[in-house]
Amino acid sequence: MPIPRSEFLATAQERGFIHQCTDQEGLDTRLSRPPLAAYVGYDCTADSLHVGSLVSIMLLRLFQNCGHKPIVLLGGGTSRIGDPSGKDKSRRLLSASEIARNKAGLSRIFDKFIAFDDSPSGAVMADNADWLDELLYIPLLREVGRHFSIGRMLSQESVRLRLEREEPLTFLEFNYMILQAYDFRELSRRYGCELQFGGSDQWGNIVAGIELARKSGGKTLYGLTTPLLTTASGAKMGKTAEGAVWLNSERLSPYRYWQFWRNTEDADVGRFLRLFTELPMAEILRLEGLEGQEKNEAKKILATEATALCHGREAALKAAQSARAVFEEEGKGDALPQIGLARESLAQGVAAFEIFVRAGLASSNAEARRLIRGGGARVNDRLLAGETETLSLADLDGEGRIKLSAGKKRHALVRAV
RNA sequence: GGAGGGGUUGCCGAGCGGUCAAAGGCAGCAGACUGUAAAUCUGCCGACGGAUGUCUUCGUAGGUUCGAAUCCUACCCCCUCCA
Repeated sequence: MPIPRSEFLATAQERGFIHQCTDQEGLDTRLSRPPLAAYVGYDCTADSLHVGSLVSIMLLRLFQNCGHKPIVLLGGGTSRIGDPSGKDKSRRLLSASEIARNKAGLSRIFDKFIAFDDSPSGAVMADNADWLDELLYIPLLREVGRHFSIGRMLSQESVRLRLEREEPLTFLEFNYMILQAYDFRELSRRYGCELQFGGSDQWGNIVAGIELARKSGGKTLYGLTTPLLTTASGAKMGKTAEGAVWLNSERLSPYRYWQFWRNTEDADVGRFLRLFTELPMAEILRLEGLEGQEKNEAKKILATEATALCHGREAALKAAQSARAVFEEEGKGDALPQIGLARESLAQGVAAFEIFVRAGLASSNAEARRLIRGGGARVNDRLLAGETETLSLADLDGEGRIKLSAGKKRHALVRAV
């Protein structure tokens, strides 16, 4: 692939954002006349996003930095259906109030990554409920349905896989593609949007939109997909012991977010630096060239840079500092997750496993006890001998804290209150 | 509407009257080795304040049995074919 002339495509390509593009030449040419508007659609199925969505968010950010206009489309309408892509099972339908709450949560996250304002490249947030909710069936069939071939839709990977696995696929979900295509065309009409980004699993849906626009008005739209994020060892990215890697601090503290990136596999460091930081390429090349133990330096930089984008530089540095205290100095970083425990109950003695549960290091007493039995639980860096041990005031350090550790990586502080 | 197949612990998937909290795999957690990496090996992997104990779980509700995930009945849901 030749090096694109436009800053956006050249950078996107260099940094590994591009998986497929419907017409890279044409898009490249179009990009030389900024601003262009591009959108990414997000489901409203939760009140936060996790790192799986981060690739597309970073791509929107890059797009804006190159002088173009990002559009964030919240699927207030389509969230009530559920995209069959990549799922074996139907998703449950969400109520209107759930969707409204989720939308509010999501917009707080986007605020951190892209600028919403009135400038030519200012980002816009749209909700497809604004047009999908009022669609009428018969007019839709006549005007849009005629452009869709069933054979074509059936051969769509997302649909085909579901059918091959003999999993249910309702007509409701089958229509997702049509609505996403409709969204693209509608955004092109309302905002002059000419480009859609999405994960590689969105390719079919994106192409459907491009074709709909062409068939129903001759407009030329473009699509660009990003690679699906997996770790080098093939696992889906974005899981930790505590669950998904969320982007909002209420669900996942900056410290844990930092830790997530710090634990990147060696083989992923370069790729992640490109995608999730804005370090210059020269610096990235230097960092990914580090060998063996030195790679840890690169991971720390990755963690701090990625955390700074999501939670601010200050929080990132604090997380880095805490990590240093905990892992390199056997200390007790302030950014560790903390819980309070009443002094009186501690005076009477509290079962260690119970405290591990309260600190979020185990999800049930039984799990905590297994952890202790298996020799993975520490209190103030001292291995717990038996699962029946209790903790008391004597375990508090000079500052009234107890450090709990589950394994070598997960730590928490208990504070007597 | 008819005929057949199926719904099992996070997922996949065995079990088909007791020995079943339920094989195996994946995921996850911990230990060893390391570099807070990967790979590998080992252990754990429903819940319960300590347990040759109790409780909850095999689509839902009943029933038969000393005893059911396993048998019967009804219902719900899914798949395939026919109409």
